[in-house]
Amino acid sequence: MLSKKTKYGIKALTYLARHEHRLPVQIAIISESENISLKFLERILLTLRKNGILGSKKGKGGGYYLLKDPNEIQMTAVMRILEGPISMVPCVSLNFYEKCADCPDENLCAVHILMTQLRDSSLQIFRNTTLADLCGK
Amino acid sequence: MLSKKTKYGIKALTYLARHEHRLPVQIAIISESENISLKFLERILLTLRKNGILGSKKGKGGGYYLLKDPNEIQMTAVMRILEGPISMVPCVSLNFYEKCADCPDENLCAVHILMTQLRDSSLQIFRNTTLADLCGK
DNA sequence: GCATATCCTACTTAATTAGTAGGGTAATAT
DNA sequence: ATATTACCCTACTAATTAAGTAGGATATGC
Repeated sequence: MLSKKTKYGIKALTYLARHEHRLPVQIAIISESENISLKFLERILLTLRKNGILGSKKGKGGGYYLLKDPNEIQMTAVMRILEGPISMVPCVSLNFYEKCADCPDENLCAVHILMTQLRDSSLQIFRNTTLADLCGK
Repeated sequence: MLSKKTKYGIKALTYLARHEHRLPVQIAIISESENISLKFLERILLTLRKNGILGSKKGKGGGYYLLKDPNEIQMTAVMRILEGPISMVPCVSLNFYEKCADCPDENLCAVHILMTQLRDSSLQIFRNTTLADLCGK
């Protein structure tokens, strides 16, 4: 299952992408229009900022804004930040590889073979999809 | 993340597929060769039996065996039984569809669009992969 | 009728998810 | 300057799921 965190994060990002002016938007505005708990969204946007997707401005007239053009934001980045590794098992992860303790030979492991294929097809989807593709532009 | 339940289930199935004689194999045998907790495996094999993948025989000389040929067992079935729906959100599930309470229009929802693509590519992988493909035959 | 091996229910423990509470800090308008 | 705005940050909590355990019931074959 996709976590609410990721779901809300993607929704917030598309909200920002649809408002092309690029002026800071307050958390409260996004929270209301997308039906997301304010405090939870606060945390989500914070992690997106810490990972270079969003910028922020404090004080009156402040809020969050996209740092890059929507068509330059790949979903691979967003998914990795919010949901974690693309791979469903560590032994096929490109960025977070870890050997299975119980598995003597990866090349003969059915799970490894299947999950490698799945990772490849998922990666292709996430790489070829940008934020711009998701907000009907 | 893939649950251990699914991981162990797939490993057990490939174990059975590699022994083509089609005689019942005891849980304890599979448990030992694949490094899986006996009692946990017991439950996993039971659900696979209840869902028409495995057959079983009690008493001496008993155990579990495949009901179909490995090349007739699609991974879609195995994944749905052990891991649940292929889709990461209910609103794109073919078999377990559920509308999002917070989402006014699915066709405009970024999460819906992205997860539909992901579901399609995952389905293609799981449908085109059979147990036979995973045990090097 | 005894040994064997699956069947089944109920419980437990740990980790993760989805938040909430409550205040701190920086920027801005006036 | 100072009040206000709005992000920043830590810590806590409740609910759910995952991963297994315990212990016995039931069916089978010799």
